[in-house]
Parts: sequence; structure tokens; C-alpha cells
Amino acid sequence: MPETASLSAIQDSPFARKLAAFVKLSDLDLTAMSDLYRRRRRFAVGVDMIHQGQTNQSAYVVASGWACSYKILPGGSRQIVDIQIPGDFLGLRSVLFRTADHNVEPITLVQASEVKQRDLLNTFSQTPRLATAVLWAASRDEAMVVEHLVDIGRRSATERMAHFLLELGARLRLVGLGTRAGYLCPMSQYLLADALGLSAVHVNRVLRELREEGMLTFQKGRVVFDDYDALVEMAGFDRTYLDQDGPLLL
Amino acid sequence: MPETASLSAIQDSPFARKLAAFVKLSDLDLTAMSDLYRRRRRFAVGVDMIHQGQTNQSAYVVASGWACSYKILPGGSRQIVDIQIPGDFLGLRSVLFRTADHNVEPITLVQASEVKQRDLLNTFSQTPRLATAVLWAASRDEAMVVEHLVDIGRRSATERMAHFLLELGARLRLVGLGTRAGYLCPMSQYLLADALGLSAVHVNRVLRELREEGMLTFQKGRVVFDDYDALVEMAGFDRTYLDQDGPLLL
DNA sequence: CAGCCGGACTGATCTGGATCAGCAATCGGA
DNA sequence: TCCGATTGCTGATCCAGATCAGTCCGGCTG
Repeated sequence: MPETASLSAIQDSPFARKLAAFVKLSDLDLTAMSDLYRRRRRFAVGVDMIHQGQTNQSAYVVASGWACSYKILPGGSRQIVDIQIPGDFLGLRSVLFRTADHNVEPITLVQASEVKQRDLLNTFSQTPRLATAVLWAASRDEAMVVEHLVDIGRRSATERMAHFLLELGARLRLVGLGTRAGYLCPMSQYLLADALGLSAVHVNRVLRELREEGMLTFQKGRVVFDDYDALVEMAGFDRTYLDQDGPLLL
Repeated sequence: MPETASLSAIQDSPFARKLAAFVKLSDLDLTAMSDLYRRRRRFAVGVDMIHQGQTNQSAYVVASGWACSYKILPGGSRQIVDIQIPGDFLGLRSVLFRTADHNVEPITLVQASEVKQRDLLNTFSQTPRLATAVLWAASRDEAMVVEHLVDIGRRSATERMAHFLLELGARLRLVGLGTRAGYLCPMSQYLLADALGLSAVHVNRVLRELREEGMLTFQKGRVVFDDYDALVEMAGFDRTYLDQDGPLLL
């Protein structure tokens, strides 16, 4: 039964797992989703996946690896807007808009399924339930961007760092890549700085302080939560926006 | 022909105009949209439209007036995430998620059409084209939040202010509420501060500097662009993410 | 092997914007 | 008509985080 086999393979993908939290996907939905999954591509570090200003870009669903979406300012500084981990949709806006309004680059080697504009829109018109699920996933991403905005606007550097690493940890746990104890994080301090709106120097100091206070240790590509509850308290971290599944069983 | 009349009335609403920029809406779509429009409500200043943590909230389409969505931090400070003006969707996330993750309060008297969760999801499953259009509108909103994030993360207070007021002006122009010369803006300096991640005191200074440099004047609830081009240059404002219509004519 | 490069890390100094404190004008309500 | 609330506005002071200017270490390359 090759068909059944492929269906269950899709069902187990991080992306399907995420969407299934929101709506119950029928076999029809899953089949439609498998059409989106056909083209698998690899991106090495340094090769942009999506480039600002270019037209007719594709979107991708990340299968493995980390990427980040960012914007460059005229002055040369950049702001990382979001981190993409396995199971995340990426570049949806660059498909819906004529020209991409941001860049996406891999942080590690990334394997991702390419989703062409046509395929996406066809899928939407044929399986509205899937469309709604994608809208939900997009809203979840927006909620993360909003939280990131609050981070940068109103939290101190230390709170910001803690909140950011906690959120990342919670997201990784949802796809089985982390625990309450910690996770592997391939981000350099320079990347953290670009994400948090800080200088790399200050990132270093903040990480040292957190370590010295016994809150968390980020060394050698590994985040360890030394005192999870204290971190949550200090950062004002509320994860409901990440893992509350929708109430909607169309 | 009451039916035709009502259809064309819907077609002329700011919301329909915005969506029509993306997909060509059929009569069926417009009729479905009119179902969403039935319940008209008014909100006075001080009456929250959406409250963080509450469940089963409705969404709204703003017909007239200004509102803002914001988050409150444990420490008491708040961050305004987005401003809603006529034609904007509001509270979409609070419908798709079980509990609202943000607040929305009116800045002026707001008139808005209430959109119930059921109605929205029914509409999506029956008119996928409309669903795609709403996804597009949501993506446009996300693009604005992203730009806001870059504002706060990487722009100086002056650039931030200029960029924010320019974006607002561009949005208002799209719905016929402003010109290249300026617009009426009911936001107090305190609101601006909460939106821009600044203190009210500093907002005042920045506005004074912009005025003294002959860039823009914000007084008595009116924004006047004294030197539009210089402002755009200084703030690095690129409006493509606002008014590029989509390429998609399903 | 030397030379190089990228990332972690540190101290010294500078500054943008916060905070504190207070005045003036406007407005709506009793 | 006066009172209290709100908003605009300003000066003085303080501090979080930027910037500058490096060192140190490990891995890669010629």
C-alpha cells in the first residue's frame, strides 16, 4: 500500500503535526498537502533562500535545519525578524506579495520543500480547510513576531534574551528537538545580537550575567536552562500563544 | 433592486476595496462578505474591543474611527503593536486562537462590523477565494508589524517617528483619509510613546526637532509633512509592502 | 608549520533616551 | 465658574547599552 504509506509519512511531518493541532485534516487534505511537498531542496549556509526585492519567489516548509528571516536597513544594520526551525512555513509573504519584502538565509544546512505560488493557491481553492489551517499557522507566526516586538520595545536586554531563548526552547520542544532542560542552538552571538536589537558585545555580557546568576548557560552551541522557573518569572514568559490548539474542528 | 444596491455598497467599503486589490471578488464573494457585515457596533473611548486572555472573542472590520492593539507587560508598561484605521481587520488572531493574546482599545469613537467566529469559518469553507484574500490581508498586516519591529529594533527615535508617521499617512491615503501633505491624527504623544517604545517626554522632544528642522509638524491633532521627500530619505521609508497589489487573479 | 580567520570574550569610554520634577494651556463636568 | 484631568512642553540628571579597541582560542588552509 504505497499510498497509505506516503499518507502516514506526511501525517508525521512536523508541518502536518502543527496544522493538525488546529483542524482535523482529512485524507483529501493530506493528499493535497503531499502535492506541496514534492520538490525537496537543500540550502547551504551563505546561500539566501529568499531575497528581498525579488519577484515570484517560492515558499518553503522546513524539514531540517535552522534559518532566519531578516531585513537590512539603508545604514547597513540588520534586524532578524524571526527564526525558522523544522516544521515552520517560510516565505509565505513572498508568495502572496508580488515582491519579497524580506530576506531569508540559512543558519545551518537547511532541507526544505519548495512550495510554488500556483500550487499553494490551487490547494487553497480546492481544500479550504487546509487554507484555514495555513491561515492559523500564519497567525501563530504573527503572534511570535508581535511578542518579539514587545521584547525589543519594552523589555530590558536581559529579559529579552531570556524570553527569546525560552520561546525558542518551547518551539523546539513542540517538534521534539528540545526539552525543559535545554536544546542545541546553532546561533552565534552575532546572530543573537541581530535578532535582539543589541550589539554583539552586549549579548556576550548578558549571557555571562545570566550564567553567573545560575539562570541559563549558552555555551558551545548548547542552551541549558539552569533555573527554568526563575527564567520564566524574570522574562514574563507566557507560552499560551505558542501551543494552544485552536477550538475549530470544521 | 435592493440586492444590487447592497452589493455595490459592500463593494465600496474600504475593506472590500482593500481585498479587491488582491483578488477579483465575484458577486458570490461579495454576498458572502455582506453576511460578515451584518452586526454593526459602536465603541466609545475607554471601552476595550478585545481583551487579552478572554475566550471566544469576535473580530471586527473597522468602518470609522481609530483603534490600537497592544500588550501589557507584568511590569505595567505597555507596547502598542498596531494601529487600526477604517478598512482594517481587527482581532483576527483572537478568533483563530482560543484565547485572545492581545488587547484592542479605541483611540476615537469606533464603528465596526462584528464578525463571529462561526461566520468567518463558514465563509472560508464556502468561498475559498475570499479566504485567500483574507490571508493576504493578514499577511499585509504582518508586514506592517515586521516593519514596526525593525523600527524599534534598529532605527533611532527620530527615524522611528518619521517612519511611523509616514506609514500611517500612506495607509490613510489608501482609504482616502489623507494626502501627501498630511492628515488628521487623533493620537496623543503618550500613545505615540507606547507605540514607538519611547517615553512621552522623548516623543515631545523628537517632534520638536522634526518641526524645527522643517521636516514635519504634528500639532493639534494634525500631521503636516513639511518636506515629504526629505522625511522618506531620512527614515528609509519604502512603501512597496503597503500598496503593491497581489499578482493573483484566481 | 605558520598564517589566517571567525567567534567568544573583556575593559574603557561615550551617548541616546529614560526618569524625575514641574509649569502652562485646554477642556469637560459639577 | 471653578476644579480636576488630560495633554503639551521643558530642564536636569542618570544609566543601559553602544562603540571602540583590543586579546585569546580553535579550526582551517597553503
